[in-house]
Amino acid sequence: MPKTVKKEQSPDLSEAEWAIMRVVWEHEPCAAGTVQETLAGSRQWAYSTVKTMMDRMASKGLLKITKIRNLQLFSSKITQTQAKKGELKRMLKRAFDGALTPLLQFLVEHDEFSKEDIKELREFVTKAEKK
Amino acid sequence: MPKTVKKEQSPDLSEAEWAIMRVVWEHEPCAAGTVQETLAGSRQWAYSTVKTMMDRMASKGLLKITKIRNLQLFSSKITQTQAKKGELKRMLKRAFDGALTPLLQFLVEHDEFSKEDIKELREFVTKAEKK
DNA sequence: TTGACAGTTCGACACATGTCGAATAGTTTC
DNA sequence: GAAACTATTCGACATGTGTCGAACTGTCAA
Repeated sequence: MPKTVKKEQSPDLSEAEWAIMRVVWEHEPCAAGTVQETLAGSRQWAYSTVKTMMDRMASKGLLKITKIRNLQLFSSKITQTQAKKGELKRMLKRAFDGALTPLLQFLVEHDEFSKEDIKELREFVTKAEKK
Repeated sequence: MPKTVKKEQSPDLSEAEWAIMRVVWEHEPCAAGTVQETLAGSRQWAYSTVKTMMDRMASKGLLKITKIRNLQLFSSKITQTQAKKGELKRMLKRAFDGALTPLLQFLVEHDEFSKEDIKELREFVTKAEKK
């Protein structure tokens, strides 16, 4: 079986990969140096650290490289939505039986919603029930 | 600083650790052999694999060991609620700016709620607004 | 052409996690 | 007490991730 055919639908990003993806989504297409500089405030990563990770991410199919003369530009191969869904699913699977409902129960039970959340939810619920 | 004083409040469990914790929560106090047997259906783990992981989890403060004669019984040192909160927080931090609200927006926007979820939410919202 | 840079490559190390087998120690039973 | 069993210990290896530095390559200005 070809090993490239994987579940690109819900990839699992590590913490560092998330940090990089966030920058790429915002600046793509962009060079490794740009990412390194952008992150300089929050992470003390050497250029080669960032570059190595980005190369690995490219071979994993998270990023794609376009070469212009001798400059490499990276862009994302997965969307933010895909990544978010992946993260959500991973968590649901681990901690909530893989389903959204138990998470909601948990949130309700543990009083995690803010006033604004409740307001928003009411609007949503009202709208949703009209159909 | 004492190294035992850590954020025991929201620990980060790996996939395998979750699998083990689930069994422990259900059977505690229990021996490594019990865990291995219970998981035999889903994971082909040798006894020593399970034992090694559980020992490591004990030194990390996820489990605690009670020795009865030469038998070790493991029990949990963190609650399911703590673990779930940890998982939730980790995901929010990575993918939703650390806050619940963006997650809710995402869920609404991507139509992830089921009929039952909506019903339940309406009940909750109604109740919550009464105060 | 020769530095001075900017960018790339690649090998390396450390640590966490997943994975076990072999050696050891303790208990039970003849 | 010795054989048969169970459980424990411990060292080991593989893989993935985080982390670079050093060497190399190409570009551009004096």
